[in-house]
Parts: sequence; C-alpha cells; structure tokens
Amino acid sequence: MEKLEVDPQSAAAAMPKRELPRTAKGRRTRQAILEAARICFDEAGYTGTRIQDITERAGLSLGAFYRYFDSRREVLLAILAEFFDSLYKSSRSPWRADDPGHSVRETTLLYLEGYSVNADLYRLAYETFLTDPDVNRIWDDARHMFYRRIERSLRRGQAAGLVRDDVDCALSAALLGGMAEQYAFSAFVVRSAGIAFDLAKVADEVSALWIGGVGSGGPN
Amino acid sequence: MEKLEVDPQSAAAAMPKRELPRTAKGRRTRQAILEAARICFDEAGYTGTRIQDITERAGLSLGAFYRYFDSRREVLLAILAEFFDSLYKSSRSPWRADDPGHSVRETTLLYLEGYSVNADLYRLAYETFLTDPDVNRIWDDARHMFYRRIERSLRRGQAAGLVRDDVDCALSAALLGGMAEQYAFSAFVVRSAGIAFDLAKVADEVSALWIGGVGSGGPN
Amino acid sequence: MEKLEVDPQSAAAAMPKRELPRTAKGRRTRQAILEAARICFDEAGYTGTRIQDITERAGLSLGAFYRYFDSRREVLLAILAEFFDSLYKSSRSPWRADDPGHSVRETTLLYLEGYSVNADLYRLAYETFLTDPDVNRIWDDARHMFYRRIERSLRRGQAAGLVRDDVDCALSAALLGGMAEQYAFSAFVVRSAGIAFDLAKVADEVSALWIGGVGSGGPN
Amino acid sequence: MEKLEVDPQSAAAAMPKRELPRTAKGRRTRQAILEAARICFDEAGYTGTRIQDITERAGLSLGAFYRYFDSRREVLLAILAEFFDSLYKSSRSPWRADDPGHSVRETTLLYLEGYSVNADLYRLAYETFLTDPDVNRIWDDARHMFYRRIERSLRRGQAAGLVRDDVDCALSAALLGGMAEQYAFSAFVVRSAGIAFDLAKVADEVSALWIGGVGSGGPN
DNA sequence: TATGAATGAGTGTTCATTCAT
DNA sequence: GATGAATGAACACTCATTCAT
Repeated sequence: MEKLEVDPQSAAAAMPKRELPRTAKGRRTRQAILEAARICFDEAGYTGTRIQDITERAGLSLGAFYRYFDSRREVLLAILAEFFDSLYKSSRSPWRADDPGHSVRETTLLYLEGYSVNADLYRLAYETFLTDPDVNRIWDDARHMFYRRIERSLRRGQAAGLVRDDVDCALSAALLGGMAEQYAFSAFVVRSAGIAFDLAKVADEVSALWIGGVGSGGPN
Repeated sequence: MEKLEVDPQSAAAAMPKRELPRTAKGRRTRQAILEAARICFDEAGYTGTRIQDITERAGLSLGAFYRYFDSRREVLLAILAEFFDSLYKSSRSPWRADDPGHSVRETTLLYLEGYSVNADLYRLAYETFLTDPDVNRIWDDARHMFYRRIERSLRRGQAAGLVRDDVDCALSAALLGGMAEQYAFSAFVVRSAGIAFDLAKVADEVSALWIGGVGSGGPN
Repeated sequence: MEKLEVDPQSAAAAMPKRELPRTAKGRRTRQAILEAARICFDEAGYTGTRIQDITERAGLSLGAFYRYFDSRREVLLAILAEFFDSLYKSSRSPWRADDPGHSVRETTLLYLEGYSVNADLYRLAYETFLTDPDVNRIWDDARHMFYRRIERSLRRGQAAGLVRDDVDCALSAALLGGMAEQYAFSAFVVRSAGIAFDLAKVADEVSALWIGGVGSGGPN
Repeated sequence: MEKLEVDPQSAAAAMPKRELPRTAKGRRTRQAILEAARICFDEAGYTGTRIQDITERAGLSLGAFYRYFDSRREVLLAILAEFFDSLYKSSRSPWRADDPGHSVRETTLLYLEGYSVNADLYRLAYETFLTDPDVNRIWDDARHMFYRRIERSLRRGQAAGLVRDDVDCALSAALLGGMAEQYAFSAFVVRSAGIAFDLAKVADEVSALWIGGVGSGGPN
C-alpha cells in the first residue's frame, strides 16, 4: 500500500538530465561543483553567487563548469531535487498506534532536526521558489507528501476512534503539518530571535496541541 | 498597556528617510513610482524588475526615478515598510472572552483575507527577506506582534481557567499562529494546487484545533 | 508604368525598425555608430569586428551601442538595407533608343563606378549573405531589379526589331547583367591581379559583346 | 604549350603540409574528419561550425582533431585546395574548331553541372575568401585558369578569322567566362528564386550570346 | 592513436547610475 | 522637475586549444 508514495513524477525524475560524466575524474569534478555551489549559496545566497565563485571554490577554471551544467539554475535544481528526493525516501519513522502522542513527538523532532541540519537548503528553496517554477513544484511535492502522511495517520485515528469524526483530515493535516513547518521556518530560515526553543520542547508542545486539537477525548 | 506594541524600532521608522517631495506634483510622481513598482514586482518578481520597467510603467523617464529613490531596494523597503506598518495598525479585532472559539475564527478569517488581498506583497517579502536584512527584520517584527497578541490571549485564557496550565504560552502562540500563516503561505504564495479550501472552513478548523489543542476541557 | 518598381517589399521597409532617437544628439550618435561600423567592417571584415571596435572608433562607450542597436547584425542590416535601397532609387540613366550601344556603355560604366566606390559594401554583402538570410534577400532583390531593367530594354529592342526574336529576354538579361557584375566582383571584391582594366574600356567591350550577342544584325 | 597551366603556385602545393598519417587507420580518420567537415560546413556554414561539431559527426573525440589538423582553417584549406586542384585537372573538354558554338555549349554545360554538384564548396569559398587570403588566392587561380582557356580559344578564333580583330581577348574572356560564373552564383549559391532555368537552355543562350558577341559574322 | 577533462581568454549583453540639457 | 543619452563595471557563456591518461 505504501507503494503509492513512490511518485513516478518524483522530483529528480523530472529534471532534464544531462548524462553523467563517463570517467571517475569527471564524476568527482561534478560532485565538487555541487558541493562548492551548496557552500556558496549558503554564504552568499543564490543571487549573490556567481558561477566563477563556484568554480573557484571547487578549485576549477570557469570553463569547467559548463562541461557539467548549463547554468547556475541547473545546479540549483540538481541540489534541491536530490535533497527533496531524499526526503521522500528518508521520511519513514515507525508509527506506534498505541501511543500517537509519542509518534507525533518523534516524527516532529526528526523533522525539525532534519530541517535544522539542512537549513541552508531550505533557505535556498525560499530564495528561489518564487522565481523558479521547478523549485516551486518539487518543493511543494515534498511538502504534500509530508501532509499526506499526516492525513493517513488521522484517518487511521478516526477509524480507531481516536480522532474526532468531524475533523477534515486533509485540511487538518495541512494545518498540523504547517505548524511544525512554520516553526522551523521562523527558527532556521528567518533565524528570528523571538523563536528559540529547545527542539524537544517544541516537539512536546506540538504533540500536545495536536493530540488535544484532533483528539476525541477518548482513550489516548 | 497597548503602548508596549508601539515598537520604537517600528518598520517605517527605521528607513533612511529621504524627505518627501515638496510640490504636489512631486508627491504624485513619487506615488506613481511606488504603485508602478508594486505592479512590476508582482508581475516579474523583484529580481526580474529593472528600474526602467518601473519608470516605463509609471510613464516616466528613467532619470526621474533617482529624484525620488536611490535604488530599487529603497522602493522595496518603502512598499513593505508601509504594508507591515499598516498591519500593526489594522490588526485590531475585538476579543470576546466569553466565546474564544468565535474570536479565533474571526481573527483567523480576517488574517487570511488580508493575506489573500495582499498576497503580492507577501510574495515580495518571501523573495527578498533572505537577502535583505531590513525586510527580514520588519517582517519578523510584524510576525511577532501577531504572535504576541495570541500569547496575551492564551495568558488571559490561563488566568480564566480556559487554557491548560501546562501550556507554554509563548511557544504555543507561535505554533498556533504559524498554523494560519503556513496555510496562507501554501495557498496564496506557493499557490499549491493541493491547498484550496474555503477560507471560512479553514478558519473553523483552525479554531477547532486551537480550542481543542490548548483547551482545558473546562467550560469553553 | 515605372511605378511597378516601387517594391513595397523593399529592403529598408522589411527591417524590424526600432524607432529613431528623439533628440538630435541621439541621431548624431546613431549615425556615428553606423559610420564607424562601416569603416570597421571594411578594415577587419564583419566577422573580425567586435562591437567594442565600433564604439571605440565612434568615440563612445561600449554600452552606448545598445541604445541604438540590438546587435552587430542589426548594424549590418541597417547599412546594407540603406545602400541597396539607394540603388533602387539612383539607378535611373536615360535610355537612348536610337543608340543602344551608347546606352549600354553608359549604364555599365555608371554601374561599375558605383560598384567601385561602394566596393566595401559589396564586400560586406559577400561576407555575410550566406549566413544571413536578410542580407541574401535584400541583395538579391536589388540584383533582380537590375536584371529586370535590362530585360525591359531587351523587350523594347525586340519590339523595335533590334534584338533577335529567339532571345529569351529574362535569361539573357541575367546573363548580360551578370557579365558586368562578375567583372566588378573580380575587380573590386576579389581584387584579382589578373583583372585590372580601364573601366571605360570594360564598358566598351561589354557594350560590344552585348550588341553583337543579342543584336539582329539589323540597323544598330 | 599546355605546360603553362601546370601552375607551380598551384593550390595544394602552397599548403603548409603536415605529413599524412602513417597508418591506414590514421589515414581513414583524417579522411573522416574531412568528410564530416564538408557536411558541417554545408549545413551550418564555416563560421557556424565548431571543431567539436566536426569530430562529433565523424564519431571522434574532440582531441582527435588536433592529431590531424591544427585548426578549422586548415581543414577548410585542405577541402578547397583539393577541390580547386581537381578543377585544374578535370576541365578538359575537347574543342571542336569546326563548331565553336557546340564547344561553347558543351563547355558551359559541363561547367554549370560541375558547379551545381559542388555548390556547397563554392558556397564555402564565398563565405571565406574575403577573410582568408589563401582561399582568395587558390580560388582566383582556378578562376583565371578558366579565363585563360577562354582567352586561348578566342585567340585561336581570331587567327582563324572567326573572331573580330578588335576583340580584346583577355578582357572578353573574363567577361564571357563571368557570364556563366555569375549565373551559377545566382542559381546555386544565392539560390535566387528568380534564376531557375534549365541548364541546357542556359548553355544554349550563353553560346548564342558568345558567338554573336565576338563573332566576326564570317563563316561560323 | 584516441579520449574527454580542463583551461582561460574573448566577447556579447545587461543595467544601475550619472549628467548635461 | 523631467528627459534620455552616456557610462562602465559586472557577468554569462563559448570555444579553440592543451594535456594527462
């Protein structure tokens, strides 16, 4: 049943792939460019990064870039596509039906920690999604995969009598999921001074709000 | 007591003010530039808008721009500062202590509607806040004013026994407020196909989650 | 009857005209660029001329170029279109029906002299017509206007019994016209050492071949 | 007497020869490059062809090119030199002194057909002769060999009383030869829509103009 | 002999900004 | 106040050529 999540329209699949370099040296160079680009984007932002900045950091000449990518944008997409793709794959935490609160806490904590570690990529996505339809799409796909997982949990909860019947699972999933997402945004992207809590505490609070918010008041 | 909200660091106040034009004609021209810029930013994004695009749309020569602004960025800040400033002033909906659910619903709906109407400005903020510290600051200020209002409500609720005592009001305020904000983001900025609900229904659901999430189960 | 020659598809008319500069200064600058370009193209060829060469020779900064033209190619077309257009207008030498030999000599001499004076533009055309369809077209149009004039003369000659009836006027016009054109090509474009005759002598010989070649042997 | 035609300055002889590859495989590769280049030049023009285009079409790596040629220009010269050299050798059609008209017709037709078959190479020559002195020279040499053959015929004609004594043989040869050359240019290089006659008919008309143009009116 | 990775000078083009009118 | 011409730094991208394997 989980197979439905293997979206054939997945992020990476949609890229206009230029075939990978044949030699090992070429593959190493391509990788070096990607890594250098990620660092440059993090330091100076996407707009603030020139192609030459990337190649310089990678210890390459300017021209080398164009053997592997057509444009700065293509690097951006390669980086983000791979990242969002990895989210598809890695977002598997076991769900304990007997203890939803624990599961929510666990999932939320993992999510926040993952976000924190990759905050530079989220920042990159925020900087570019408005002007790049492809970024917008692959990111939104990832987001909805995340929401759909919550939605399925809510439905299971309704079936088990743990979740109120009047809850609209799709909408609530977006709202509940958005809670953690927006928190991460404020904390790790905006880096707002006003939002600096311990992640475990945040996960606890999210879990409490969630359970209370949708819970039937029945056995939880 | 509301005086605390009159932030001396308020958005508009922080702008490096060039004094307004003396003549009425000058003021009209300045305004025309601002309006043209907002349209251009909406159509082509901030990065995609050249100063000449703005003056052309305003029916002016390129040189005219520099009589009123030093740079495109200054226009951006003038537009966003004024907008976020207006949020400070307009966000006053009466709070009915006897019916928190109604108040949350009402406030949320107003928020979403206001977001929807000014979605172009939120988009503009999303495009620029990462590369422009001033945008980041004035936007984050506005956001926290919003969160602090929620926080105060929660504290009042705790005092009245309506809100569980173990709720961390500051954190929960951010989480609950973020729920609506993230929804608006998905719906009006990302314009995600997967997020298209009736705003009233969203407000209802937000209210339900909210009340359930923090409610003491006592008289609500 | 001559109005038929006013080809509405004329060269200059087909150009994607960017409107001329409004101010006198602007018009002078545009003209300076055209003149500088013509010299550069003459000295270094079209391919050997960089846009910066043009602006430097015109005493302008590089950026100035783009206020008046979108590309080097546009300058090329402006120069050649105007030139071939002027050929349309200037190619009017009176025809003396009583002395065709004289008329041919006269017309040929004018043609060769005009070619010689503008040899740089013909060279420019030869360098570019194969890669630029517009150059090919406007030049071919000019050439055929030239051929059609000969064709009309031949038809008049046939009507007057001066030209053999079995002469195919259209084909012969191209062949006879081509004689002078190819001579000019060798002499002024190729600058072949083997082709250096006095132009008056060439005109004489062309006339003799022409009259003999198509003449009926009747009263000429 | 024909020895005069063995031009010691002959085209191919003037090339800065890099010795041919030793192995059979090497010779095949070199030939493959030449053939690929000819096709590329035909399809995209000389300017529009990159060295990589050539090697790709030849099924080789980019680096392979430099084992056989130093530059794109050298390939160009190799192709054109060989072609114009072959013209030297092949342009031998028997001359029937008793029937000059037939001979002219025959020679002209062969010339036009040969031009038509190798139109791509003539186009290549037209694209490059202005910027490449070597192309200019080897082509002009070929052209003048062609003219000199006509000139000799005219002299023989004068000796035989078939050609008017006042004809300047050298000049007339260029003019008469130019007639066919210019026709071929219009038809096969410019590909002008206005010039599409049957080649046999063109040869007929050329012959008629030629005989009439220089003929003494004596026994022809 | 052949490969394909790497180089870097060269050039077109954009666009914020200044300035004379 | 307004115009539009002029500037020039900045950057993307190309491609002939070299070289290690």
